[in-house]
Amino acid sequence: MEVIKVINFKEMVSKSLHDLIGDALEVKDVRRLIETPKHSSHGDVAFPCFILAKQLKKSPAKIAAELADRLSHPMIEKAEAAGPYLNIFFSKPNASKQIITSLVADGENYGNSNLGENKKVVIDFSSPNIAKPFSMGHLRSTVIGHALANIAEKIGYQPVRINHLGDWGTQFGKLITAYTKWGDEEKVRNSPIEELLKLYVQFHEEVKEEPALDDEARLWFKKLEQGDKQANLLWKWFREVSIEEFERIYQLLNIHFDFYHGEAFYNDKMDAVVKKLEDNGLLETSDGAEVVHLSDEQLPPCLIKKSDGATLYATRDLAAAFYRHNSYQFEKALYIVGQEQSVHFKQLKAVLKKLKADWADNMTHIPFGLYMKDGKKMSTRKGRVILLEDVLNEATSLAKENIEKKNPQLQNKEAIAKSVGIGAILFHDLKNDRMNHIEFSLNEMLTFEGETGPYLQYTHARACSLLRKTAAKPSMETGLNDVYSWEIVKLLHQYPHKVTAAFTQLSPSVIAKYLIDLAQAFNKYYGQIRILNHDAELPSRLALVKATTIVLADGMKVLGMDAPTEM
RNA sequence: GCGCCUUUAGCUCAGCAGGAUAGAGCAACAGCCUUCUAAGCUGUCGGUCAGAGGUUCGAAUCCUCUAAGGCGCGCCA
Repeated sequence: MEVIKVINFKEMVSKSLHDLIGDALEVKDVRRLIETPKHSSHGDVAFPCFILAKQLKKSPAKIAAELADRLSHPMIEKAEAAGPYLNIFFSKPNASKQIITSLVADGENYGNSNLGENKKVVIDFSSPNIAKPFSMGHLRSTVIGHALANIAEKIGYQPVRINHLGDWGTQFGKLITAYTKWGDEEKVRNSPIEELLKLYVQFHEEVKEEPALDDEARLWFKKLEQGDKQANLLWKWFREVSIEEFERIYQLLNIHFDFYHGEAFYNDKMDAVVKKLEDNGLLETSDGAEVVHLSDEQLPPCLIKKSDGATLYATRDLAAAFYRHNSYQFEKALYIVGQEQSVHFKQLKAVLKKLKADWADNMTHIPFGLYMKDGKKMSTRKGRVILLEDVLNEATSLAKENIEKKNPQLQNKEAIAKSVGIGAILFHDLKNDRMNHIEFSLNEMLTFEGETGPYLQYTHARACSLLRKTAAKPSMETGLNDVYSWEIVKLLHQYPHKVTAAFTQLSPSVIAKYLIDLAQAFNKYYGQIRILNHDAELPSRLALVKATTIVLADGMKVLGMDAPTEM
């Protein structure tokens, strides 16, 4: 793809400044010091001169004043000293013309790059547990992972999207126990996950009275691992009906995976791992279980086999790590899994390192905060779950109501209501820092005003509507010189940088916050300037509008949201 | 008890590898649709950045300690 190189303003300024100050600072140091002032009265970029004071034996204020006098560049309108700061103002017409023209030419490729050099990034995300409902809790991993995959792709990586289904483990022993005792085939057929969840919850209630149930469950899982026919039949059934339900959700969210390699997929790959551990003398018996001690790493021992010989989560994750390394030769492997599992991933990496698998350094656990209910973690066992699908449906019907109220003659109401409703839920999850806990509040998720998904979509739809309403063609011939458009131009210029920052920080919220800033700037412009006014600058204003739609739409797409052109 | 994470306006959060008067949204109040979608815009109100030390020309940002909350801590995943 052809990406036109836009002038990078901070680069440009740092080079020009470097020419003036000579060897006192390297270009990259100048670049690092340049900042974007909080107030636009302090310029578009600013350079604090404190550091130079010692070397040049002059006061920072004097240095700033001298630089202000000497700095000149066609893109710079003026440079003025404000105490120790050198404040630089760009030429709005020139800069806006440059930036917007090349942005519009790039179109949806704006912000793309080849940083990833087509290398593979394995992303393990969503990974719901079979026979359990797809709850709010799974939303985070699902949307963060999906967005990171899109971001990776945008900057030239090849993402490998893996759904590491929780389809193996002792929980199935519990479930089979519960089903054989209290289950009703008819009911499970009618509403599989609902019934299976009931059984699971019942198991955890009854086990309090009758601890022997736990032994029974372990036995069933052991039988499952050894290929017991009845156990496997049930397992297969539970798995199938679960995946059917999950796919309905993924379809709603428009998310796809390259592989549905759940834990069970690694069943035949674990022996090799256990053998490798044995051969390296890492496996020790402790209370009848096989463990790898990690006291050197200040970590608790990693359990490889239970005392009854059955495998554990860690065993399967080790096998998965080897499998992924061999199959994909990944540059990075990202695990989008809740923060409560951070010890597990530390153990996983530590064990791999003990096996001389240096590539374990390329594996990164990407933790995130939890959805909380009344300040506490939500728990499937206690049946305290909120179904994601219910939330998505509520959001969609509220969006539908809004459309009926505000824009009843709209075409495709259903489809747009779905885009808006789901967009609201997605954005609500993605806008805040990954690590923040989120107190579950339907009210907040169903807010469509302020810093929300629908606000972005609405802004985009408004901008699209402007472009539809005029025969004039967008073209940044004249450049723009007002302060409102200038704020938009500066933000648009930042988009490529924000995309890469989102990836380095492994945090889609960088883009989410950026889009809010952009939408706010655009709405201010919209409120202040009559865009469709017929005058010489009309084509330029339209080009700005066009550029805004490109970035808003692309940003939302990256986050996994739809960007309807009307709503 | 130990480890990791969090603590900024009444509420939810921003604050970019320390920099100039700490910013949004929500809520409250006051305005703006006989011309571009009011899911919008404008204005007012609101902050000893949890507390105490330290590093620095300069700290919400870095270090140490304390407090509060969350999540983990061998046969769950």
